[in-house]
Amino acid sequence: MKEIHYRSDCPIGKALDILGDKWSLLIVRDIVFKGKNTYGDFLNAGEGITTSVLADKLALLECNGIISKGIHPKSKAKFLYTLTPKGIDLIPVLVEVIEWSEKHHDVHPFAKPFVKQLKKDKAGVIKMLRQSLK
Amino acid sequence: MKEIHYRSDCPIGKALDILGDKWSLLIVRDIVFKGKNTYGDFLNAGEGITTSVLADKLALLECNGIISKGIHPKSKAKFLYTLTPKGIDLIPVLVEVIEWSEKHHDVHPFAKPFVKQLKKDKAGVIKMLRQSLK
DNA sequence: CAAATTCACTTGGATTTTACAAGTGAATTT
DNA sequence: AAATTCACTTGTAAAATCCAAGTGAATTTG
Repeated sequence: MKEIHYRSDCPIGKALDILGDKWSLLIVRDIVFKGKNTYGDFLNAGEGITTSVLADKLALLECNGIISKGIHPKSKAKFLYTLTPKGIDLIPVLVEVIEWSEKHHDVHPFAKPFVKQLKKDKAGVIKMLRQSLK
Repeated sequence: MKEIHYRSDCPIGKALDILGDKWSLLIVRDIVFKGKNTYGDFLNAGEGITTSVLADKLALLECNGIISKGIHPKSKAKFLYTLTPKGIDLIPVLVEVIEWSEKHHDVHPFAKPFVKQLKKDKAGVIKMLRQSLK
């Protein structure tokens, strides 16, 4: 198991100790927004995470209580990665990141209607996303 | 100048291309919550960023339009780092990170009343923080 | 039902990022 | 005028990430 050494008591600092890298939040995104949940899913999710980094990040996310690794209903060769309640609670963070990024960068067109819906009913969107993970 | 190569059109991916590391958001936090705004301020902000990494991150944040480097009103030896509108717009992200982290970790006591206030009037808190940066 | 393929990883090594320690020159203070 | 502060730079060691190639168990294929 990996040891986690928190740099400080700061809530933002602790969050970054866990999630402060280029990949961890993308794995969470893949689960929330793309319905991915196996190793192979994440590996082929688009941005090209390498297999060694993926294995490392999955272990870290599990170790920090963001995801949990369970049996796959259809195959013994696979594992099913799902968000824990702590991981599900990251949805509002992701949502704010999306709003920020869409406002300040050129992003994929799919994001536009999503952001529009967010502006209309953010709480509703978050509730729906939560539901979709049950 | 540093080249930014975005991995994808994904808003979350683009945000992580800029902010996906252990330090960048802490610098933003120092400006928003601790009123820091010089190189020396950031260097002694508590978590112990090294001087080479700090120089690198400041350049990157400036290059990505999050902060701007201006003259210091009291000394020619110093520079004043302030948030751009794009950087100020990160406040809601920081706020969600704080709420998440406070819920799921042991954090510094100062965070508790802040989170309480957030639950009561999040929009008001964000507006106040924005004001404080004018 | 044996062989090929899929699947979730590991392993080894190159490259990039971060950490640590010491310097540098301009501006300020003593 | 000398010492100190300030915002960095430079050099190197350690760590994280990238890249390519395996490995063994589970599944699919012929």
